[in-house]
Amino acid sequence: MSATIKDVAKLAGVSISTVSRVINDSKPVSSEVKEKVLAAIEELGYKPNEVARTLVTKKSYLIGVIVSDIGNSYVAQMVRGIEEVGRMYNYDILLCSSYGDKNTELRFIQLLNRKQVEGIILISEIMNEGIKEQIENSKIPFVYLNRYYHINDFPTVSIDDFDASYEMTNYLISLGHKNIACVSVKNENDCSVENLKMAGYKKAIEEFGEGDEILVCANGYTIEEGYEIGRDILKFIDEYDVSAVFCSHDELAIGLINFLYDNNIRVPQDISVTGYGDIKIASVFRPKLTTIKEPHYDMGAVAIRRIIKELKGEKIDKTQIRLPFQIVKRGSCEKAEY
Amino acid sequence: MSATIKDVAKLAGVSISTVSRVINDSKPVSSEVKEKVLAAIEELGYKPNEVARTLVTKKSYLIGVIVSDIGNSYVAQMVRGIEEVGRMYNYDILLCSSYGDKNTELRFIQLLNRKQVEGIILISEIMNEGIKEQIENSKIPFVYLNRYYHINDFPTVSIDDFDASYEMTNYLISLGHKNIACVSVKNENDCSVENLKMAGYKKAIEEFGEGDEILVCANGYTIEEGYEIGRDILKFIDEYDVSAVFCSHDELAIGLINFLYDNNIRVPQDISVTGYGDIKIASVFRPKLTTIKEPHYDMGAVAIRRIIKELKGEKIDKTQIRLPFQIVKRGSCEKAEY
DNA sequence: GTGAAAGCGCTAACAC
DNA sequence: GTGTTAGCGCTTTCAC
Repeated sequence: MSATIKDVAKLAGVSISTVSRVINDSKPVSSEVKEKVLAAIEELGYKPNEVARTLVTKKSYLIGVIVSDIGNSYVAQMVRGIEEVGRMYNYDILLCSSYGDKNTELRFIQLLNRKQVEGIILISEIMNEGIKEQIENSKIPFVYLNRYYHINDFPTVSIDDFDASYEMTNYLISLGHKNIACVSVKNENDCSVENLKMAGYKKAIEEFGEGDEILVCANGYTIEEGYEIGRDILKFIDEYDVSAVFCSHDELAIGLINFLYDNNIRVPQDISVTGYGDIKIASVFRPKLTTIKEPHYDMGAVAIRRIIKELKGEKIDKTQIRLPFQIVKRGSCEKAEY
Repeated sequence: MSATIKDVAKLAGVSISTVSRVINDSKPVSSEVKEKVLAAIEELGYKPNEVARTLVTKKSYLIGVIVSDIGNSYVAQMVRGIEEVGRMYNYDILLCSSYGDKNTELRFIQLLNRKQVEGIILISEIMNEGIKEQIENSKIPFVYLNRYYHINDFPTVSIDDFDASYEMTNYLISLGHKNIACVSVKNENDCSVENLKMAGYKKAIEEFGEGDEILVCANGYTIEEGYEIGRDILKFIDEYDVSAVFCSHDELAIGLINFLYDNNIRVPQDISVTGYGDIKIASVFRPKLTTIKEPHYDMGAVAIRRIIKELKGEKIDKTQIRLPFQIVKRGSCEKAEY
C-alpha cells in the first residue's frame, strides 16, 4: 500500500492537519516544519489520494464526456478541445462511448453522476428524449453537442447551418454554376439539421440561382452512402446538366467523388463538389475538398469552457452558442464553363 | 445536495448497512425490508456515491489512458478497443493527451496514480526513459503501446514488424517488381521500429529480389513528409527504374501518392505504392491503399484485457504480446509490366 | 502556528 | 436478518 497522510505525519513528527496544510498551502506553516514535512513526503514518495480528497471537498475535477464514437474524426477533435481546455483548469476527462444507443447514453449519464463528475458533455448523433429528465434531476452543468440534430432544451455549441449552406451555395453560384444539386440525408425528424442545410441551399438558389432546385436524398451520413447516390447524380448530369453538387456532409462528398472517379468523371473539371464539416480527410483527399469548416476543436473547447464557468459561478450568457464557420475553398470546385 | 445512504435508511426506517446490503446484494435481506429500501431509493432518486465507495473498497474501476493525440485515427481505434473491453468489466477510462511531451507523460502517470486508477495504458510515439522509474514505484498494472519504438521494459502489444515488412516486400516481388524502393523514417535511435521494417524489406530483397536495395529517407511520419520524398522517388524512377515503393507508414504512402498525382504519375499504373498500418484513410483514398493492417482496435482491447487479468490476479503469460497482421491488397499495387 | 476531532458517504466486520 | 461501529484518507472547523 502506498503512503498516506498519516505516514507522512508520523515520519515528520507532526499532525496530519499540518501535513494537509503544507500540501494544500492552505494555511501558514512555519518554514521549519514545512521542510520536515516536505522531506517526509519526498522520502515516502507520498501522493495525496484524490478520491479521499474528493469525498470531503466535493470536487472531483472530473468531466464526463459521452461520445457516439471516438473513431469519428470530428468527435476526436471535439474531445481534444474539451481535454485541452479542461486540463488548463485541472479537469480530467472520463470518456464513455455510446455507439449511438439511446439507453447507453442514458445509463452513462447515471454512471457519471455516481462517479461524481462535475459536468457532462454529450456528443451525440441521435435524438434522445430521455436525456431531458436524466439531466434535469441530476442538475449538474451539461452541454449537448450534436451536429445532426437541432437541440433546444440544452446549452449547445454549433455553427449556423442555414447561413453556412446559404453561403456555400452562393459560392457555387458565383463560380458560374447554373444547375446545382443538393445532396442531403433523408430524415423525417423536424429537428434534423438537414432541413436547415436544405433551406439555406434553397434560399440561395431562389435568390441568385439561374437553375432549379435539384434535391438528392442520401440514405445516411457515410462515405458508402455518398457513393450510392452517385448513380442519381449521373442521371441529373444528363437530364439537368448539373455541374455542381453541394453535399450536406464531407463523407457524402467523398463517397460521391469516389463514385465519379470510378466512373471516369473528373472532379472538378467535369463537375464541382462541395462538402460540409471539414473533417480530417477533406484536406488530404485528392482533389482536396472545398467545404464548410465546422470548428470542431473549438466547439469542444467552448463547451467545456462554459461548464467550467458555470462551476465557478460565473455568469453565463447565452445557452445556444453559435461559432463562426468558414468556407474553405479547395480543389474540388472550379468555375463553370458554358 | 443529492441523497445519501443515510437519507435512504431514514426514509426506509432501516439502518444504513441494510441499505448497503440491498444496493450491493452482498448479504441476504428479507424481501419485505428490501422492498421498503428499494422504494426509498426510488423516491429519493438515490445514486450511490462511487467516490465514497472507492475510498473504502480501494477499487476505483478507473483505467488511465495516456495518449499522444486522440486525433490520430490509430490512437482513436486503440482507445475504442480499450474502452469497449473495459466497459465489459465496468471499467471507465480516464483520458489524458500528452501531445508527445515527455514531461507531460510523466506528470500524467503521477496524476493518474493520485486519482487511484487501477491500471495505466500509455499510447506513445516517443521514447521516454523516465517512465520506468515512475511506473516501477507506482507498481500498478501497466501496458505500453508504441508503434514507433520497440519497448523492452514493459508489457506491450504489437505486430511483428520485421515479418510484416518482409511479407509485404515479398508480395511486391511476387507481383513482378524488380526495383523496389523502401521509404522509412530517419531515426538514430536503435529502438526505432523503422529499423525492423527496413530489415524485413532488406531480407526479402536479398532472398528473392532481382534488384538492389533502394533506401529512401523521410524526415517524419506525416502525409506532408510523405509528399516531400516524392522528389526523391521521381529521381529513383528515372535512375533505377523503380516500379514499386514500400512505405513504412500509411501517411507517407498517401503523401507520396498525392505528390505523384500532382505530378501526373499514375498509381498503380506507373508505380505501385504500399503503406503500413491501415489507418482509416487508407481504404477511403483513391486508389485504395495496399497496406499492412495493424489491428489497432485489438491492440487496445488486448492491452486492457491484460490489465484486467492482472487486477483479478489471473496468471498472465507473456509480456510482449504479438498480434497477427494482415497484408491488405487493394488498388495501389499492380503487377509489374516489363 | 499547530493539534485534536468531526465528518465526507460508504463498506465490512462484529454483535445480536 | 438486522443494527452498531470502525475506518477508508483526507479537509476543515475549533481550540489552544
